[in-house]
Amino acid sequence: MSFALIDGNNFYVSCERVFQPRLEERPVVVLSNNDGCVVARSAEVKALGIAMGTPWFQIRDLAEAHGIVALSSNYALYADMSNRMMSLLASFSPLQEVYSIDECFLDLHGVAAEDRLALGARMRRVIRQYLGLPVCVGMAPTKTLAKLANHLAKKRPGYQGVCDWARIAAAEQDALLAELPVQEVWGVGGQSAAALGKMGIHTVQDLRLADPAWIHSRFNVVLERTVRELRGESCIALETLAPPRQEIQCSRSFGQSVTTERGLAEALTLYTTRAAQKLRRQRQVCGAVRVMIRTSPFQQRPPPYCGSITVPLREASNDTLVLIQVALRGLRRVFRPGLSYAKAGVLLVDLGPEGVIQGDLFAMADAEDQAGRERRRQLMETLDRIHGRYGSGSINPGTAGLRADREWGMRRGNRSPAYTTRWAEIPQVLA
DNA sequence: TCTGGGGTCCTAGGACCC
DNA sequence: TCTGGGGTCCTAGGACCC
Repeated sequence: MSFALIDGNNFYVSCERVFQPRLEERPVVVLSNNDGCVVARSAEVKALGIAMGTPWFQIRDLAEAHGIVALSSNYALYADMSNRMMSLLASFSPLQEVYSIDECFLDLHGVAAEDRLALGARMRRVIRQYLGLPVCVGMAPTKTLAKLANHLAKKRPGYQGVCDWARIAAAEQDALLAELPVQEVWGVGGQSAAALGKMGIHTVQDLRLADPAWIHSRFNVVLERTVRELRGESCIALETLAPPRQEIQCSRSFGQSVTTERGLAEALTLYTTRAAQKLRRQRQVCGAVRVMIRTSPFQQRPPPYCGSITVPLREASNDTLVLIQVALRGLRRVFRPGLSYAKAGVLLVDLGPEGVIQGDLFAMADAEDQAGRERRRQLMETLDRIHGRYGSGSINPGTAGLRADREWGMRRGNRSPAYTTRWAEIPQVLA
């Protein structure tokens, strides 16, 4: 068993640099929606000690002092670059798991041990040459160790971007793991790290030496698997085809707070529209809609409010208009007047495949009913085609309100063009 | 003034049943 | 004084990931 993990370096920043070479060697951050938090940092920014997830307003002065370039996130660009990177990497192995927008696992069995480093170096060369993106490669007998090897490949220049765990002598492996805080391991977050620390487990090596059964009893089966994986026992298989989604979410923080039920209804209408589109694209239906609205959790008074409710459907559906109705019914139940809302969201749950719809026991399944259903299906198809052609949001249900009236739209002060996915924004070569 | 979004999995606890 | 036991299903919440 052998896995490779290929992971983009500072992925979003690197994507931006491909099209703006002047950003090379300069400190760059990419911000989340509403220009809220730092979600990607160039090496120069990491060196300044700015942590992932830092709110932008907290470091604005520091950023100015160091000439940090801050970009709004441009997901259309990152997703397109990601797709290109994944198809290039797919050519290196018959089995690939796309794990996130900037990383994938490859199955390496069949590749001779002595050929692996060269293979990793070739992957790096190809991605750099075709896309201009820097990546690092970690290889190991388990996915957890491959993640660790990737971490080493990134942090230690000696590896030149490719680290094959299996080629490291046992004593050196021990020494490396003893230097890494336990939180560096895939699957160990802050909470578990704190709890482990109290039990004297501080480094990855400490965790590796712990008894898996004991870890299971004090924590859970997930952490037990992590321990086994650290010991070289592969417990987490490669998932080459993505399992069907179990829920679909669409939520956003508002550019400025919303106080009216009407404003929330507009936002939820749009979010439901998007979620329903995703649902149909995956040929699924949902059995219930969960609606969530909340005030800012950072505000002291009035105390934060988070209202959410799950509204079941009488009959599973992926019809945008049906789902909007249900979502707005939920909103009516959780809305409290007099509050400043900071965020709203829709979660489609209880998903199942389209076509095996559990009929409504009390509905008359007569011919007229069938015909009505068919007309609605065609309406949704038309809606999807219009969105495909003119962009999502080009046509909306009335409750979405008019764009000009929206008080809650996103702030995105500094977004770069969609260089690779919109004709009008493709870069032009100046002679 | 200003703090992301979209997922998964696991566990605990309550309701309910026999 | 003393109030069963074991199973399933559902939901909410926590932890984690990128």
